[in-house]
Amino acid sequence: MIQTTSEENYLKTIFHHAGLSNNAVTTNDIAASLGTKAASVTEMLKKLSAQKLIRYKKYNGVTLTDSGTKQALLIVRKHRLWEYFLVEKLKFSWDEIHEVAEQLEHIQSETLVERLDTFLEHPRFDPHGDPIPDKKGIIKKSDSQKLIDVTEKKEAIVNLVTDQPELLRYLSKIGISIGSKLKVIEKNSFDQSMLLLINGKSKVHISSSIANNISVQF
Amino acid sequence: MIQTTSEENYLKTIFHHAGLSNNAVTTNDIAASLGTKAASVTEMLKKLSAQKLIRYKKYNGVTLTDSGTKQALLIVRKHRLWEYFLVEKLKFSWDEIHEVAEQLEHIQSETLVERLDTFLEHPRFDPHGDPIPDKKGIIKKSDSQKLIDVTEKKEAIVNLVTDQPELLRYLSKIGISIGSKLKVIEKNSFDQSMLLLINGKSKVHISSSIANNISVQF
DNA sequence: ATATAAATTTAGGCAAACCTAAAAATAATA
DNA sequence: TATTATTTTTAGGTTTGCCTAAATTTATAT
Repeated sequence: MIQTTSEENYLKTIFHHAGLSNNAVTTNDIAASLGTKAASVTEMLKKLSAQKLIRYKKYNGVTLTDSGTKQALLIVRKHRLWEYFLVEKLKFSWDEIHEVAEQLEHIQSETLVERLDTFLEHPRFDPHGDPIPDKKGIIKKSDSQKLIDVTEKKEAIVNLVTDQPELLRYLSKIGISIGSKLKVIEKNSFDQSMLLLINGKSKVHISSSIANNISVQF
Repeated sequence: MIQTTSEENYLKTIFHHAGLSNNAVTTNDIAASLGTKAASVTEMLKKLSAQKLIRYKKYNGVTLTDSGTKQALLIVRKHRLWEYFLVEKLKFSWDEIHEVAEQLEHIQSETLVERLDTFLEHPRFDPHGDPIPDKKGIIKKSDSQKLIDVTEKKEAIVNLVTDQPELLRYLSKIGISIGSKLKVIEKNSFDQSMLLLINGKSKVHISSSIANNISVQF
């Protein structure tokens, strides 16, 4: 079941809007994301529907079918593996990779993806911290990671904090608790300390020993 | 000066047919190589001509302009770098790489090519033994390589042999001399010994110490 | 509940890159 | 040099994916 680049982009966009709970996605949202017009979207939705990749009823938005979800996840897999490659091997910076990965994700070759995955030693998260689906399109349950291992720019939710009263007191003072949303703004490669944005509001600098005692999930 | 994938494929095909001496290439030859029809080729030739990538006069075949040649060489560069990557890093075999490299060569990103080149440590020859143009589109004069460094399946011409009478005697006995055409049939990764086809006729097995004392060019 | 606004779909077009069939130019041969 | 054969070009067509403008459906607000 081979798609054109355009079909793949539509599937991916629908997937990103629908989220894992596969909510219905509107024509306009898709058009806005892809920078196309609603009329073009309607046209493509008919094609995808004919291929049973989406469920489409006029004026009603779309949801992905199982088959469509799987296709989308495989594209996401490719995208994220290539991003990992670009950063880890080619030393691209975080903000240069998207455009290139957008192109690489459309290369058609199962063998290529699997060998790339092997070469990269089966990374589980891309450079943004997003999970990489496996070859069956399965995303491992977002189990937690230590904050210290979280990649720059990634948003995460505090999951668990090592039960040390002193630490807990300190964290609550700076506004971090279970459920707090953290965004890693900067990682200092010298001492592994981090600059965080907490709940989209306050910035805080924490040392590696603290980061090492906080677990987060995505 | 960005091309479509199709334009790039036409340029590359013209380049391959024209060779380094830039002979005129016919409409029919291009059509045959690309698996398209002559009428489609004519159409595309007009486009490329308008961009001054080729010199085109009706019924007269085409030649590449300097600008066209440079574009073509940059595509060839990308193709060969990716082939090298596929074989050396992803462990593709020699015969699986072409189709994938055909896709990868069209990824648009100068940065990507240059970082890939750096990552691969500036390889000078692709897995078929063909030279990789540099970022300016220049192919280094095909200077010689040690036979021992020649990649499997590649044909080469004997250039120079270390001046050791004993070696020379042995080589002449097995039919190798300056100007002999050698094809590397097999390289034994254990002891670096090689199985060679000499002048398209006889097969000979040589040890690494001998291969180390023979220079070849392509 | 009805009028207005917003979202979606339909209808008709355009450009790229392909096609077939016919016409024109060039090449080959009696 | 005619005449045939081959190559190349031109003149319409097709498909994909996009567009605008108009029509239709759904949502919102008085």
